[in-house]
Amino acid sequence: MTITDQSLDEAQAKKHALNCHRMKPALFSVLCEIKEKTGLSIRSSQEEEPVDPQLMRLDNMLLAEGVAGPEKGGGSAAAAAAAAASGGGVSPDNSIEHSDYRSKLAQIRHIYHSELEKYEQACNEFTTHVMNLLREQSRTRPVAPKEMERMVSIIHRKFSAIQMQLKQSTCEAVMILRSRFLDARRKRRNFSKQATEVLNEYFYSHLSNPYPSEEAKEELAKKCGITVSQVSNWFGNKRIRYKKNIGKFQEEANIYAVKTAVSVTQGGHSRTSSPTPPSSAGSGGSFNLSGSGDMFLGMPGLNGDSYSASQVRWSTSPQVESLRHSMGPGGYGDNLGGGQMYSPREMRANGGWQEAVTPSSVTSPTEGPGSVHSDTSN
DNA sequence: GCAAATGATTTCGC
DNA sequence: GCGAAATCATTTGC
Repeated sequence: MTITDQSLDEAQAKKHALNCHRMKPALFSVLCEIKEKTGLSIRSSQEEEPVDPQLMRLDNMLLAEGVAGPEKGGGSAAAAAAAAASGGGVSPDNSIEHSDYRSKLAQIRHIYHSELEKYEQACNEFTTHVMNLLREQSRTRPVAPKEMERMVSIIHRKFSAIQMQLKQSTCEAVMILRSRFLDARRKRRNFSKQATEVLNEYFYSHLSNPYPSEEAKEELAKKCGITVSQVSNWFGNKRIRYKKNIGKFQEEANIYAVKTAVSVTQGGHSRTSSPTPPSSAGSGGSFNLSGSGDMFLGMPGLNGDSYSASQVRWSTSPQVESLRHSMGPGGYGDNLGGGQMYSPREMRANGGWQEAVTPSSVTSPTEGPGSVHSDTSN
């Protein structure tokens, strides 16, 4: 078919005639109705999807971190989390690190919002453009309002997918920032000498039962400028490490034993008044005079005992038992070279804790010095 | 730079 | 929920 100027003119004339036909609006609306009733209506109902749960999670997280939502002073929630994670904010450089964290978070927030704004702008521009196109097309073909809505929703969905990527990468950035700044492991600081001393004093003066009560922990925490959970951690680590290598801690134990003995003989209270464990009620608030019976004696043990393995009978774990046996006859006393620095008084003096204190486990004169004979259940 | 020390976390059993 | 044990990650001392 050849298209000539004449045929084009004819076509234009016919189109114009059709557009101007009095029946045109009515026919057009009928066409639109049919179109709407067929495929479009079905599709539009199918496209109504529930809110993406992942998107909700991302939104919630960004809100919680102070990245999304209203400005919270650079993420005060996160700063609070930082303070909690760092153990009560004892460290003097905490505030510096927190401000560093806040500024980094503010950067992320800024980038996130500017990118979000760009996306929204681009989305609006594109939507307007498509709407204009559709309006233009609606002159020549039936374009139902629903079709337009559908188009808009498709565009929005595409852009929200991009937004989700942005939110995802923002969340990742926040996570990295958190792990770098707030991870307590990374933030580990050794306790002060004084704090370690206070803890050690308590530990060695309660060697037969180094399990401070909640009140004792609180008081120790206050004294050391650390949190209660840090005190718990410290005692947990100490117990384990002490049991694993008693020989290594012998010297330390002796030092604290001497300290304790000196403070006792000098008339009373230890240099650092200490929390009173429940078992030592009425002891005058001192480790040394506690009724727990953990006091070290700066002299050879009673009955000629060296420091007995019974001192470390906190548990009946296989490892500990095997350790005890591996020490062989003479036990820990060997490390003292005969000069026993301290000897546990009667472990049962504190009312007996755990099943560990069995008659055979307590050093018996009949078993010889330093006997580590104990419950050989395993 | 390396090993030891040390505080924190994780896993598991009770 | 607590404690033991193992492990991780960092600090410290050489």
